[in-house]
Amino acid sequence: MIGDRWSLLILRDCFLRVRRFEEFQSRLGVTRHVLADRLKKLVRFGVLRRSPYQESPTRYEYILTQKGLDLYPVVMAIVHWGDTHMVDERGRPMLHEHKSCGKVFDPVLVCSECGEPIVAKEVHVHAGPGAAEGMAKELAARAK
Amino acid sequence: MIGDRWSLLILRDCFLRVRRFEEFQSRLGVTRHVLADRLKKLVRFGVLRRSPYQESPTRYEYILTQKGLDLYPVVMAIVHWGDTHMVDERGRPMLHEHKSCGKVFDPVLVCSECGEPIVAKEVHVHAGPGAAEGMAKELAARAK
DNA sequence: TTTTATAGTTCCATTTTAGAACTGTATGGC
DNA sequence: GCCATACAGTTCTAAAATGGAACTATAAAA
Repeated sequence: MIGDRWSLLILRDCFLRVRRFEEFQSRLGVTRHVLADRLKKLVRFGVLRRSPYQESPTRYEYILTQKGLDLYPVVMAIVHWGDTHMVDERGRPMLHEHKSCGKVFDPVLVCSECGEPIVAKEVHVHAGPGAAEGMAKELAARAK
Repeated sequence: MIGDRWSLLILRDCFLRVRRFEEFQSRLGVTRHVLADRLKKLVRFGVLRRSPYQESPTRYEYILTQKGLDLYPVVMAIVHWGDTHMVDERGRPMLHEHKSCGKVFDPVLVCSECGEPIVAKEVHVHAGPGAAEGMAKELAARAK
């Protein structure tokens, strides 16, 4: 769903309160053709909804659904990784303020059970109830 | 860097301890051509390093660098979103156990300052020191 | 009457990806 | 010695996705 050049950038802009076709297009520089297609796809996946904001002519804007809002950790994790590893000497392009505590913050991924930050080496993966036998087979089936 | 169909899937497999060309290829079903290219790119970005594991013929495996390990929150956030919104009736394909506390957990994104879970509506964004004037301009410059 | 705003669609050239076969070094079986 | 297998790629062509630019449609404003 996000495996293409633009979907994640579109979603990032959604979280920055961008809602309209022209604004996505001019901010990102994506071609109109591809943008129209990606917005359609994101609506089809239930991540955005297309909502009319005026009549005659009816025009629509794109708004995150709850399913879309739940992608916030994904976008924030990418942004924070970029802030850590990809900024130039000028520093971060944006700062995030947590309204509820009033401070500029970094996002931290923690364990739901013990509250400690999660690092890859401290995690062990095992099969769950929906385990697939083989991933390649699975992907092939899904593509149909 | 991750704006294509395979990079994130390759990285997910890296976190599942996959290291070798053949194993990436057979697990993901990506074409060998594209896989070779993506691995090269990830090495160039400093996310993976190419490390010899035998002589004559010398063969290499791909291992996450620290910069790559730092992408764990990104991958985990996507996996967790999938677990929440995309699983079928069988349930989750995988469970994650936190070695340090011994429990099966979910990843939660919290505020570094107050420790509370972060939701999009509670975050206010403002310009940081490296703020760009216009995003489209910025992307165009970066592409050169 | 012409211009502007907005949200698209259409067309063609370029780039990327898929699919399959091929290359090169070495090991192990017979 | 000869053939099959393992591994990590490279090469080739066809199909699909993307880029770039122009065009459509509705209506308000100048």
